Amino acid sequence: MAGQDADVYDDMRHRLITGEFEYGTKLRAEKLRQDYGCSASTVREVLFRLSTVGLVEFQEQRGFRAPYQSVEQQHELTHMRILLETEGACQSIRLGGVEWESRLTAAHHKLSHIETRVRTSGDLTPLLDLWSRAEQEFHETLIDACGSELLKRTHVVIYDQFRQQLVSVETNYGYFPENIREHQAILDAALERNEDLMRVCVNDHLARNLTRPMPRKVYPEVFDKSSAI
Amino acid sequence: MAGQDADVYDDMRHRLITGEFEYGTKLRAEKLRQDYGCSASTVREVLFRLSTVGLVEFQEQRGFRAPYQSVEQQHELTHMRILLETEGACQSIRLGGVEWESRLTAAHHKLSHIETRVRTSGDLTPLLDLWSRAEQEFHETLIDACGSELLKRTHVVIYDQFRQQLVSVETNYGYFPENIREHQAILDAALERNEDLMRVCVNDHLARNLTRPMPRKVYPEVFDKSSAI
DNA sequence: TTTTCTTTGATTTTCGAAAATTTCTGCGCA
DNA sequence: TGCGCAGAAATTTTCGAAAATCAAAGAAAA
Repeated sequence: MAGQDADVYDDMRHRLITGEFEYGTKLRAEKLRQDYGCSASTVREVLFRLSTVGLVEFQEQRGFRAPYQSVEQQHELTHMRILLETEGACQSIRLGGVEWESRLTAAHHKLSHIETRVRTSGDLTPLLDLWSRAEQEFHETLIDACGSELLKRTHVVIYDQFRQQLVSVETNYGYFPENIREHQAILDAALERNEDLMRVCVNDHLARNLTRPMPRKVYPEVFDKSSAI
Repeated sequence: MAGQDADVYDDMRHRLITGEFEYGTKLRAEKLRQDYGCSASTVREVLFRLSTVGLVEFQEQRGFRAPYQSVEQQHELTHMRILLETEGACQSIRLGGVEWESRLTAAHHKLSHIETRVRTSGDLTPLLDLWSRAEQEFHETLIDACGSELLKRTHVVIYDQFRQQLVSVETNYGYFPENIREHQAILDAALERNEDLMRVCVNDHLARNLTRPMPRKVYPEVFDKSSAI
C-alpha cells in the first residue's frame, strides 16, 4: 500500500472543503488519529501540509483549526478567481485547439445536465456532490489550455479555499439559478474565441459573490474579563 | 524557545532561494538533521511544508529534492509575476494613500542606492544579499496597498520560486543594468497614479525573463542500461 | 471581591527507533 | 555477454512515547 499519508491528506481535504468542520473548529491530531487508525504524527504532518494551501489555519503552540469565515476572505478569494480565470481562459482561447473546445463542451454538457435537474426538482441537496464536482471540472477545463501548469495549480488552491468559505446551507453552497445562463455564456465566448466577451462573462459569473452581502454566523468573542458589562 | 520548527523552516527556505543546493540535489532528512541538530522527523516536516510552496519537490517513497531548472518553469513564473504584480500595483494605485507612496519611495531609494553602487563597482557579488532583499522589498511594497492579503501571500510564494529558478552565476542572479531605469519608471507611474503606464512598466521590467533564452545547465540523464552503447 | 501566583491537567512538539519500501549489488542462467 | 532474480543496503514512512509548552483551576494575598 503506497502512501497512507496521501490517503489521509485527500480525505481530510475533502472533509474540509465540504464543510464537515464548523468554522474555527479545533483540529486535534489525537482526535483525528482515531478516524484514520494511524499515529498522531501522521495526522499532524497532513495538517501542516493543508495549512500551507490555506485549508487549515495553524498557530504556533496552539495547533490547528478550520479557518474562520469572513466577508473579506470571501471577497479576496473571488477577486483572485476572477484574475486567474480570466487570464487562464483568455490564454486558452489563444493557445487551445479544437481538442480544448471539445473538452470544454463536454464539461459544460455534464454541468448543464445537472443544473437543469436541480432547477426542475428545486432541490440542490441530493445532487450537491455531483454538482460540485461538475462545476469545478468546468472551470478547470476552461483554463486548461492556458499553457501554464503553475497557473492551473494556483487556481486549484484558490478554488478549494473559495469553496471552503462558501460551503454552508445559508449560501446554498454557492449555487444560483443564474448559473445555467452564465455557464452557457462562458462556453459561447470560448467557442467564439472572443477574449473581451470572455472577460465580461467570467466577471459577471463570479462578481456576484462580491455584491451580495454574505450571510454570516456570529462567533463567540473572547471577552477580556475586566472589560465585561 | 518557541518554534525550533519555524527556525529550521526559515533557514531551509533561505538556503533554497539562495541556490545553496544544486538543482535536482536530493534533500535527505538524515543528512540535514545534522545541520540543525534536531530529529529527522522535524526536517521531514519542514521539507513537506516547503514542497507545498514549490520550493522543494516531493515524490512519494522517493523523498525530496531541490527543483530542477527549466525554461518553461521560468517563463510560467514570469507570467504569473506579471499577472499578480500588475493587478496588485494597479489596485494599490486606487486604494493606496500618501502613506503608500511614501513607503514605495523609501523602498525605491534604498534599492536605487544599492543598484548605483553595483553599477559603479561593476560587481554584484558583494552586494548580492543586500540587493536581493531590497529588490524583493520594492516589489512587495508596490503591491502592498492592493487590499488583498491573499494576493500578497500568493505573490510571495511566486516571487520565492522565481528567485530560486533564477539564482545562478550565469544569469547574474537576475540582475541587469536596465533595472535602475525600470525601477524608476515603475515608481514614477505609481506617483502619477497612471494605471495603464504601470502595466506597461511592470511588463517591460519582467518580460525580459521571457525573451532572453535562459542559459541552462545540462543534467545527467538517467540511462536505461539496455540502451547504452 | 479582585488580583496574582502556583499547581495541575491537557495539548503540542520533538525524538529515536521499528516497519515498509525502494535501490543497489552480485550471482546464476541462457 | 546479457538478462533477471535473489539478497543486502540504504532510504523513506510510520509509530508511540518522552519532553516542552500552554491553558485552566485553585489557593493565597491584597
